[in-house]
Amino acid sequence: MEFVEHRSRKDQVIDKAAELFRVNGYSATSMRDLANALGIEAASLYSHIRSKEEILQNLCFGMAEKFRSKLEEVERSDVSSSQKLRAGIVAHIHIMSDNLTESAVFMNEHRHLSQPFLREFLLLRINYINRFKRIIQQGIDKGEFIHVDTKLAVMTLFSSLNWMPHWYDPQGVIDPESLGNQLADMLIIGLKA
Amino acid sequence: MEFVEHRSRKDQVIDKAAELFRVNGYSATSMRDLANALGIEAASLYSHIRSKEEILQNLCFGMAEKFRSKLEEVERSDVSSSQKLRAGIVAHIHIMSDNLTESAVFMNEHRHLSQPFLREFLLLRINYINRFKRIIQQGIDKGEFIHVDTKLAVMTLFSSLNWMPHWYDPQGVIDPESLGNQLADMLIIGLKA
DNA sequence: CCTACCGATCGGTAGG
DNA sequence: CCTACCGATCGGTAGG
Repeated sequence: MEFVEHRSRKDQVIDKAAELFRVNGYSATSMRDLANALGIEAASLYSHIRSKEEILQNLCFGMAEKFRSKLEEVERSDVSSSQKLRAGIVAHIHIMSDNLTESAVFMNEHRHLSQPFLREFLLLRINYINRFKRIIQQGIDKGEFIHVDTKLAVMTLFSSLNWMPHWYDPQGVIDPESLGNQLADMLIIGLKA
Repeated sequence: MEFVEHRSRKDQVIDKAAELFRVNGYSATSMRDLANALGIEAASLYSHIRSKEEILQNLCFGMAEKFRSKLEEVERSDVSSSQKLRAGIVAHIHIMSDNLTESAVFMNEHRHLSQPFLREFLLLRINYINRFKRIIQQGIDKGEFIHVDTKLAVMTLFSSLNWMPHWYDPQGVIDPESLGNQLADMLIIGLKA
């Protein structure tokens, strides 16, 4: 929203923390590790953030909001269930590939949130999953999809999406759009010739 | 292999550690937490295990070996690619549901292994993934499967399998056999009516 | 399996 | 953003 790209020092701290959390995990990353990676003293971090966990909260809820708002857009579109499922998958992968490090933290480290943040986070996540589940259920009701177990279907989809930060290379040949479409194809039409 | 079910104290320590590692993560679980859960003093743990990491090594490599040996059996069978893929999936889910806690640790905590163990573990994992990849590739070569991206296909499968410890309830209505077959169906024939 | 203890490191604060 | 420092906790050892 600004003409000058201005990343606040707080954002820089959070970004660097995300990198370390991703590689070593939240608990195994110390504030001294983080300070060191930024070239400052550990105590200086606290002029930018209130606590170690505040960083994790920023990362987890920031990503949750990105995923949620995009999926809401998709839901509002008036298309077939296949198209809606496809659009939801593509949207998710787009956000993920734009924020690979944060996505990995979002997926793997949220359990280190304390209460009531953990509870809130899990509610957001179950809500997100249920939105996809509803899309699949609608497809079944309309006869567009076969009568699969929606829980298994949505968990298969969700785990595929969650695992992507582990192997997807945004510098590689395949763009988020194609990857999303290929995943959608595989889920919708299967492997069978 | 014994008539009397005899769980060594070491195994009890490892099992209890697996529970704590699963819930709180390896780094966030202290040896005092573990000792407390067993009703002994932290120092007493070291009569059974050499170090905290030795516990993790036992868990990770123990599970890796279970998965590997079962998949090798499946590979030796002379059946179609669909059937082989299906059998591999069912075998994986069987092992997982028999060792849910250990599977979760195997999946989420292996990164806390130090070198050279981490490297060795990752080699075992890539080998396991490649075995599934080969089954899919053979199916494509024989015209049994359509020409999908094998990397995407195998990653989708692998992430589904890995994520199961998060939601699969072995006390629930669906047994490992059925779950495996349903997942195989979904991947092979898709959702499309 | 215990008591007693080690040096290292943790997240964070006070005060500038 | 720094120096100086806090109490708590870490994985692990010595010696029984």
